[in-house]
Amino acid sequence: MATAIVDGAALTIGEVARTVGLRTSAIRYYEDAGLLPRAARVGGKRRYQRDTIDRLLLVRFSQRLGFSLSDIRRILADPTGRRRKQLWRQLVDAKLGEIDGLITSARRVQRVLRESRDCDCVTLSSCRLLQQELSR
Amino acid sequence: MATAIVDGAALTIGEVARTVGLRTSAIRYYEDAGLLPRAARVGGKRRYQRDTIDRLLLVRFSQRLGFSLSDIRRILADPTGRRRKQLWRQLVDAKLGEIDGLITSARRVQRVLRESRDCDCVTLSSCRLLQQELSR
DNA sequence: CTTGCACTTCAAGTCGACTTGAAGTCAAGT
DNA sequence: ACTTGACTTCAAGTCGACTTGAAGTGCAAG
Repeated sequence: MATAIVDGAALTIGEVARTVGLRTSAIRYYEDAGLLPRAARVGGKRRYQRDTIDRLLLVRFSQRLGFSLSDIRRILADPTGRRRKQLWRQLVDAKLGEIDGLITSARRVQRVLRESRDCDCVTLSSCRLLQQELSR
Repeated sequence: MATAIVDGAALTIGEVARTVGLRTSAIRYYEDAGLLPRAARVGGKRRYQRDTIDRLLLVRFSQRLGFSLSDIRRILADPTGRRRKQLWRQLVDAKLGEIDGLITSARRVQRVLRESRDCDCVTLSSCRLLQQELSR
């Protein structure tokens, strides 16, 4: 039973999709995009092992952390745990800096929004707040 | 000199673009998108009054605050100061809530990133942090 | 008169992460 | 045999805010 070893308990794309909460189209897209290895086919249809589910969950996890699919591909592509971790730290550090910046500018925006909310200018373009803000 | 009254000190699209720091293509796009009224033409070429500069600066200001062009169009389209301010407050409040949410989730992401940075898992998919995070 | 630049219009391209549509195939159930 | 539903492929569409390209026009200086 060579096949039993190879495709034991193999899942269809629909089952995988339901399990991880993705559309089947997204999973096919990930295959095209190189985030998943080309799936084995049985009668032309994709069959997946359980580890694909982990991989997809890892993809979603990383996405939630703000990584692009191409970042994620780089991480997944790296075979060795050592270099992979190195790469991961590098990406994480960059992302942390990015988020710091995002939060900082979001807070600035909040301040301006709160002031502008109750600004008493007659027209927006004659607003002193606006004049002030625009000169930065 | 009837024209002197109408187009006194009128600016070309290039001058306006340099003044506000936009590409001419963006200004044409804004006209198409209804953010600017159709500009007067002299010999087929657009001519602008100074107030267009204010309007464009207002557009950029609002963009910096996170508003989409269609939000901005709504604000600019509203003729009366009263309703306009009402609309502005409404949009500002919505945006403030949005940003609150953004900052909150950004901070959550930061926490996870910091933990994951020094996570000692051998493979990412066997990471306890990941397992924990995925169950949410 | 010609060069050259800034301008014109309109259509199409860009980016990322998918989704949608059309046309066809596979396998299970009735 | 037929239907149903899940699957297949490939191309094209989506969103927002523009940019780019091609082909042509207006006008001032040399």
